[in-house]
Amino acid sequence: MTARAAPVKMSDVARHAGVATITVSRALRTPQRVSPQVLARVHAAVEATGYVPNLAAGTLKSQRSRIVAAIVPTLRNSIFAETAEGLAEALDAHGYQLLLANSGYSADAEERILRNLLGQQPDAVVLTGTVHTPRLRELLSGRRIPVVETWDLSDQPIDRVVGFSNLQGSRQLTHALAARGHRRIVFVGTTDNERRAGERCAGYCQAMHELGLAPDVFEIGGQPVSIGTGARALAGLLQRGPLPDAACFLNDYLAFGALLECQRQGLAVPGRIALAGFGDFEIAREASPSITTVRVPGYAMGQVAARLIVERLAGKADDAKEIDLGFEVVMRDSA
Amino acid sequence: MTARAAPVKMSDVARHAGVATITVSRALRTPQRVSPQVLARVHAAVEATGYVPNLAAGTLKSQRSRIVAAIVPTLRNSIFAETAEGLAEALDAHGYQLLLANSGYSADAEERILRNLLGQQPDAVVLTGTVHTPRLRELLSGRRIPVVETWDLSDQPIDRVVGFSNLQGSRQLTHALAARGHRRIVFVGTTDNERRAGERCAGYCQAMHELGLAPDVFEIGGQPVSIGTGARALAGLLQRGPLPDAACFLNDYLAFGALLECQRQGLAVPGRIALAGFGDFEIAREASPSITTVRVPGYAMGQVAARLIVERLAGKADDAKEIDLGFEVVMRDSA
DNA sequence: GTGAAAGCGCTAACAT
DNA sequence: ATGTTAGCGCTTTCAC
Repeated sequence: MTARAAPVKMSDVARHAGVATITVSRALRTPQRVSPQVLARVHAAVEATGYVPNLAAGTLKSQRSRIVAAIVPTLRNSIFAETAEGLAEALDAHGYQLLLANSGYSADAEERILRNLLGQQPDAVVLTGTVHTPRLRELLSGRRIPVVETWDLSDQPIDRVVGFSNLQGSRQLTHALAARGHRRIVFVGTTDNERRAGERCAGYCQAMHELGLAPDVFEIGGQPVSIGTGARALAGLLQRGPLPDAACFLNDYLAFGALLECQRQGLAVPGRIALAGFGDFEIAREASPSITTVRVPGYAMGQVAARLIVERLAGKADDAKEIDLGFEVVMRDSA
Repeated sequence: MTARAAPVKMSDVARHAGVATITVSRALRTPQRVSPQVLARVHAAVEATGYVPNLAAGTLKSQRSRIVAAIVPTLRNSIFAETAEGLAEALDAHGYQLLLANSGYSADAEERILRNLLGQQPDAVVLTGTVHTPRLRELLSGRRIPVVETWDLSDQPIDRVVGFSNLQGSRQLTHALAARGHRRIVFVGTTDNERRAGERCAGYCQAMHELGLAPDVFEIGGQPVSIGTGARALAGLLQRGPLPDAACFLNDYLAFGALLECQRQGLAVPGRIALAGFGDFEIAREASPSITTVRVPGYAMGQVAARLIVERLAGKADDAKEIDLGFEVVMRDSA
C-alpha cells in the first residue's frame, strides 16, 4: 500500500507472495497459466508493495516493447491530433503505448526523430504522409516491424498505407464548384513545404484542365495555415484584381478567415464569391454561412492504423497493402 | 550504409571499428572522452552498420531513460497540444524524449495511465492540473523523480507547479466586465468533470459577490466544450428569459459559438449582450467582433516545465516550488 | 502449474 | 584514453 523509496522489483513481489520470480511474471502477463490461489497472492503482493514492472527489462529480454512510435507533423493542428487520439485509444485498448513525436513538417527532422524513436524498440511505426528520406526507408526496412503510413495513398508504400487521396478530394471539390456554375476558380494555398498541400493544389489544377479552365493559384508562401492568413489572403485577392467566382482554400481555417474578411468588406458569400475549404473542421460546420469542404477521416485513420498494427503483431494475416478510407465532398452554404 | 536484417548491436559496431564495446558507448554518450581518431572510426562504423542504440538496455543498466512522461486531458483541444509541443521541443533540444498520453479528463484514467508510463522508467513526469487520486501521489512520491504539475497553481504540489490561476483569471475578467457597466452577468460552462472549469466558475462567483451582484451560472452539462455547444447555450439563454447584459464562457470556443448565434438571431454584440471567453485562441482574435478573453500561457507552461526538469536532472538546485506564469485579461470588441 | 538458470544489450565501476 | 568485468530486472528455455 505504501510507496517505497527503493524501487520495488519483481523479486520483491515474489518473496512477498512466497513464489518464484517467474511466477509473478506469469501472473502478470499470462494469468491463465497460474492457479487462482497463486494469482490472488501475487495480486495482493503487487498491491502491498506498489510494484510497477520495469518495462525496459522486459523489452530487453523479450524483444517486444508494446510501444508503437508515431510521427505527426505537428500537434497544434487539431486534425493530426485526432489521428493521434484515434491511434492512442485503439492501441491503449490492446495494451500498447503510443510514443508520439512531431517533425515540424520536415522530412529531415522526421528521419532524425525516427532514429531516436527506434532506440525505444517500438513494435511498430506510424508515419504521416508518404514522402520520406531514402535513409528513413532503409532504417525501417532493416527492422521487419509493421509500418503504417497515413494521410495519403502511395504506389510504393514502405509497408502499409491507411489514407485517402488528397488529390482526388481537391479535384472533386473543384468539379463540384464548377457544377454550380463557377468558372473563375482560384486555389489559395502553398505548394512549398508540404506534400499534402501540393497534392491538393494538383487536384485542383487537374480539375481545371479537365474543365477547360485556366488554373489560378494564389500563394500564401510561408505564412501559417491559419484564420488570420486566410483573411489576409482574401484581402490580397481583392487587391490583385477582379475577384474570382470562387476560391478553394488549402484548409478550413484559411477558408473561414476569408469568410470573415468577406463579411468585414461587405462581400456576399456565396453571392459575390463562393468559398470552399478542406478538412471539415468544426468551424466549417458552424460558421454562418456554413463552409463547403472535404471531409477527411482523421480519427478513423488513427483507429484503422492501430487495428492493422495490433492484428499483425498478433500474427494475423493481412494482405491489403493500401486501405483507402476515402473522403466526402460536403456542399454547404458558402458555395 | 545498408540496413541489416539482424539487429546491429553495439558490439558489432565495436568489432567494425576495432575497439571495445565500451569505447563505442563512450563515443556516443561522451565523445569528449574519446580521441578524435577513434571517434571518427566509431562514427564511420555506426554509419556503415546502420546502428541504432537499444535504449532499453541502456535504461536498464544506467537507471536513466531520457524519457519524460506527460499526461494531458486530451490532444484534441489545441491548447493542451500547445503545452505538449512546448514540452516536446524544449525536451528534444536537451536529448529527452517526450512520452505523451491522454487521460480524457478522468483522474482514475490518469492514475492507470501513469502506472503504465512509469513502467518505461521516465526520468520525470509532467501532469495537467493539480487534482489527482491519492494513489497517484503515492506512486510518484516513491520514485524520487521530478514531477511538474501544470495549468493550475497549488498549495500542496506533489513536487513543482508551473501554471496560472484559473480562478483569478475569471475573477479579474468578471470585474473588467463590471467596470464596463455590465451588471447582470452570466457564467456559461460546467462545474462537472473538470477542475479548471470549476475554478473559473468559482472566480466568476467570487467576483460577483465582491461586486454585490447575484451569480448566475448556466450549465452546459456533459456537452463538449465546442463552438456548436456555445451556439446552443446562447439559444438556451434566450429561451430561459430576459437576456443578461454580459456572458462569460468557459472558453473561447463556447464564446465564439455564442457570437455566431447572436449574429444569426440579430442580437448586437456587445450592444445587446457582451460576450467573453477564456484562453485567447486564434478565433477570439480573428472573430468579428473580436472576443474579449483571458490569455493563458499554454506553450510557455510546456517550455518552463521542460526547463525545470532538464535543470533538475542536470543537478542544478532550484528552490521555487511554484512558478506562476500569470495570465492577461484581453479586452476586445465583444465586451 | 511451478521453478532454476541463463542472458537480452547496454553502461558503471574498476582496471590499465 | 581505452579495456575488462559484472550485472541492471526481467522473460525465455528447459526442467520437473
